[in-house]
Amino acid sequence: MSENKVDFERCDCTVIHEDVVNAVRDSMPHEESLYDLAEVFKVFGDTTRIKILYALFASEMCVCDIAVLLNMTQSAISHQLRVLKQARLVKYRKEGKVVYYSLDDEHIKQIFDQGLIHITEKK
Amino acid sequence: MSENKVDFERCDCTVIHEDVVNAVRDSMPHEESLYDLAEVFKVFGDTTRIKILYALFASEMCVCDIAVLLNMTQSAISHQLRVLKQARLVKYRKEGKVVYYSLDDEHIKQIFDQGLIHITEKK
DNA sequence: ATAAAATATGAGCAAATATTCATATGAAAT
DNA sequence: ATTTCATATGAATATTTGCTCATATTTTAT
Repeated sequence: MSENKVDFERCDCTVIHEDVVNAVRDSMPHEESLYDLAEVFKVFGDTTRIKILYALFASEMCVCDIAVLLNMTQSAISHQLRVLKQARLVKYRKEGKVVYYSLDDEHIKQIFDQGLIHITEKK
Repeated sequence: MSENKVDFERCDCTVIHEDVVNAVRDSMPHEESLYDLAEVFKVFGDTTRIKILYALFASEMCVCDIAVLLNMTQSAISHQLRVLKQARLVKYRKEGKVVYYSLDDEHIKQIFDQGLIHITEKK
């Protein structure tokens, strides 16, 4: 049960349903979890990164191959791979000069599938 | 099978594995689907919107209540609700002056759950 | 009719982000 | 050793985006 007083400092409207607000407040996950969740989806929220991940569903690929495939600069791809690496969505192995990237998460496909279901249903 | 010639115009590197590139190219979903998918995740990729959606998991709420709950401006919430509305993630009903928002997609929770699994596993 | 309240919306601003460009790094080949 | 090639990275730029502020809209109450 919440004993928090409702905070009026920033909000510019009067509370209409204080009971609802308090009940919902208690049901919410912690701030940190919600932030982390948004961060994950932010990584998915870019066409280039989505394309890279879909490519890696099919096969591990080196940076150059991905650049050619997506018709983009090697640099642009490298930058995005860094984002994906930091999010631990891809991993890599080096073979001489060439760096091969591949997926590092079995849930990506499931997340994407749910997203696609949403899209196709709302058409 | 793809008969496309690899495009060198924008990419600045030589193709290393043309066979892989062509095979992956054939396996990729259409440009439009990938774009739409990124758009959906872009909507999820913001803390405020994630919070709003989590709040609506618990209960339908009016704009003012959400603003109080999240300690944000009514205007800010209204703007974000518009984004969620356009993505068909929320719906609303009017009751006099008050507009009640609620979830408009049964998959949201599943998408979030997959995202949370990813987070908790990588800790 | 007028005022008040809940919500929506457009313009402006600040912060975040994706790409480009130039260059650095590291490994193989000569 | 030097050159070449694949990749990484920092700085700069352009675009996008979330919020604020002011104001419009809509509905209820007086």
